Amino acid sequence: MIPMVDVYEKVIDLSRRRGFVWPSGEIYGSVAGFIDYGPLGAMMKRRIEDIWRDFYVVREGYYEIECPTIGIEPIYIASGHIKGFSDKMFQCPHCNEFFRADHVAEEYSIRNASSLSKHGLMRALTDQNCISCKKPLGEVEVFDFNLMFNTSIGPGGSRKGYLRPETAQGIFTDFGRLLRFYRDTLPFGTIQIGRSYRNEISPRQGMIRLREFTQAEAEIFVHPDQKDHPNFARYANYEMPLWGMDHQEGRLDPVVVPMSEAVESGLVANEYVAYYLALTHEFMLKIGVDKDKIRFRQHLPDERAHYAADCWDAEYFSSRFGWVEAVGIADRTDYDLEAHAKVSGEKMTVFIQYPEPRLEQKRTIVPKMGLLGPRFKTRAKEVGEKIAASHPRERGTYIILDEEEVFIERELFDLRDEEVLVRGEEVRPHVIEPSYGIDRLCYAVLEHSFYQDDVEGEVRTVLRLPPIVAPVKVAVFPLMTRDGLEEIARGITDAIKKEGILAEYDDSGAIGRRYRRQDEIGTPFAITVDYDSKEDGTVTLRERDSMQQIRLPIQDLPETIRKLIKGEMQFNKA
RNA sequence: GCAUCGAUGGUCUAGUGGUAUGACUUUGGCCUUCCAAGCCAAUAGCCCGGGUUCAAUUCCCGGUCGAUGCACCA
Repeated sequence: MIPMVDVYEKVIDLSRRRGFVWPSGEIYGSVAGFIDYGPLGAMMKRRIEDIWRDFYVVREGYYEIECPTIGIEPIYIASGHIKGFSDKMFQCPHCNEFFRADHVAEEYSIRNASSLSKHGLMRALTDQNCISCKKPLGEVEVFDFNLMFNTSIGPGGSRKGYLRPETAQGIFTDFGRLLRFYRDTLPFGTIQIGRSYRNEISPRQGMIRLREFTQAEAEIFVHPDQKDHPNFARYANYEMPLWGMDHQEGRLDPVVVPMSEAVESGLVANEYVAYYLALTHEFMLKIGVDKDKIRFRQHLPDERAHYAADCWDAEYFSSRFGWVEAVGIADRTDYDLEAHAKVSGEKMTVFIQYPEPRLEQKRTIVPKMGLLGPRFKTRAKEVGEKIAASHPRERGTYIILDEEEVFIERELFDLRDEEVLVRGEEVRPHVIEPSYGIDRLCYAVLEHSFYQDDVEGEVRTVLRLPPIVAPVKVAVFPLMTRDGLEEIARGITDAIKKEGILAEYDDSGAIGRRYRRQDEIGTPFAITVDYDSKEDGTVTLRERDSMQQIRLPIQDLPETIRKLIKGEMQFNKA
């Protein structure tokens, strides 16, 4: 093994050279935060997404939907992105530097700076000096900088639109239709893979922080009182490193415990969260993230959203960036559905039938509008509604009118007590949300598969991609470009392609060079046609990682390679 | 966004006020019976804009991108 100076540099260099990833729009000078996936990168990303679909759509049964990347304003008012996703900023008139207004105000010990209005912050800053150039600020303009890209819809531009900052909102706004699709039962889940956009102030970590990125999100709607996953047994004994908040605060290492124990001890809030933690771990291993460089870190109370019952990040270790968050798994409770219910006026609930209808006492308050009208005039309707929602006592009830408590005599309303048969209740589901940053995972896979071996004094660069992730599955070489070896090799290439497996024919340069070329792009297998092939119809099959070769008949190739890629067969047993 | 440093073929690099060195890669040819061999040839470059100058890849200013620190973000 050759010591790695800076793996990041080498991985990025290889990515550019061999067509995995490069900066977007280079001929006009690139802008930070945007990348292009080249021919091999796009294919590798697609494979990773397909494996993800295998886990969530095929195995879990959560169907995929596709929503627009542009959303209208009310969506993001409800989601909180209009408010919570923006920072109040200002620019120093002298040094032109931008600052967060509330942070600077805090520097000057102004209380509650983060809750001050734009105007309030402006006034607070007027008498202060710039924290950078030290000159007096004067009346600076405090403006909102929102991390969402905005646009306008239609020729008049009358409707404001935003590029979505996450794919999740599309699933939430479709809740009603999805619920009917799943025939009004809980639990159900829906997934979406797509682009999201955040106008980061200064993205500077290559593929790690992008302004346009691909998310794969699942929104799983569960009954608030039933957070036991029906298939939890699958992962009950699954073990992986969990770094709970107590351990983080006590500066202790992550613990490795079975998921069942993690739930029982309260480390993980419930089976649903635990299930997707384990599933995520399994998924990350499958796509080629290094097992020894994964941990699951629980959000500390101050970084966790106030509504979240529990939240964990799957992190991987990068030699360049340290621990990188790649997946977030949260129990978001009913926060999102409730928020959309409030703004949209839709119910966003599920009617859950009781096993047996229940006979319940029900008290209805009926205001006597005939008496309220003359007394309260135009306010009568409002008063009536408030009476109906109040809690009457024996002599009457109290309501709040114009911030004053008003007593309403018993004569002004009727009470009807009746027995009703209640067949069920409206329940607002809780949402379990695993959210994957596909680009960050792509980088993890590239960095963790990157190896430089020493082969007889020469450096051999090899991407040890799992065969299912590798863009090209098999390379076919004629040993010599003569005596009909090419024809045999081309025939083999075609036969393998017919199986739907991507094979690449290459007869350029010395055989060793061709092996190296394929090693560098992670092609797991290589077939070489030599002179014996002409005699007995066999070829050599070489495995990328071990560089071992075996001989086998040409007609067995497509089937053997298919099994090797799927992991149904080990190379040394082929 | 600010400060410091940097940017030369696909990659790594030499060098310069008068259009650029070498290596690797790639392509074609020769040679070659399994891990970047050899020979011949070809392709290909001074980040962008402005200024100074007869002339700018070189000097100056601004920008973009990258690295580092701050800020921001997770």
